[in-house]
Amino acid sequence: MATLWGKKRNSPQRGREHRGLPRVRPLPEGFYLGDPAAVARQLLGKLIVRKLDGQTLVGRIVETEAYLGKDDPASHSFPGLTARNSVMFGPPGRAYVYFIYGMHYCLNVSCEPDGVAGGVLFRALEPVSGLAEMAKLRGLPDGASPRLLTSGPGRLCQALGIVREGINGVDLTSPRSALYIGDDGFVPEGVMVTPRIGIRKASDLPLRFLISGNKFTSK
DNA sequence: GGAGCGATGTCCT
DNA sequence: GGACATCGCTCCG
Repeated sequence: MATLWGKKRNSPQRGREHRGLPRVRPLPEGFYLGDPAAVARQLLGKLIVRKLDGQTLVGRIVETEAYLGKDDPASHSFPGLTARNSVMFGPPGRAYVYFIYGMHYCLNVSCEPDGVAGGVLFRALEPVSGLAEMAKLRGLPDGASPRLLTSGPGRLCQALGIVREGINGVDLTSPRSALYIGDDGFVPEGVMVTPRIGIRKASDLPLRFLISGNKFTSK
């Protein structure tokens, strides 16, 4: 049994179970319509589902950061629309993947209505299933500490086989996508808010959200 | 276990 | 040409 840093809503409930596992409902586009801070907070506890080479990799979101469009110098969308950041300006619920420091990818989901920039960066997941494959993708020995798999924005992309090609712009609200986000009813018991990390500009704003006490958050 | 630092590609000035 | 929403390795305590 995986460690659960929270509790189930409405559980157990007949009809929601599937082969002993809670049913996962994709989050609709409307979920991402709000401002990035609200969406970042609400994404805690949700599941990221990655279908890759016939396998399904799943991680629970335990750490997020909000990046506003206008008035946020730290956001990629701050300088205005470019080829690189165009997904942030598009419809909500799409994957924005960018390449950073010459070797790492980072995954975001777009927020706000079409035409308005904003997004949420995924900073850490708690691995739920497919741990052996995640370790392989990370180049770690099978049985390596699960904390090394998805604790960090670059790590989680590597563990889920996320690159720009083929993933950037993907619709995260559709279970037919190779990558989508779902809700299994899990509700975090406590949430912490801190300033964002790893950035130089606007590093004082409290826009980083974590599940309190979770062991899989980043440093 | 923590501070320091090098690796490395892409985007925008 | 410089900055960069990172990571993992060293070296030191």
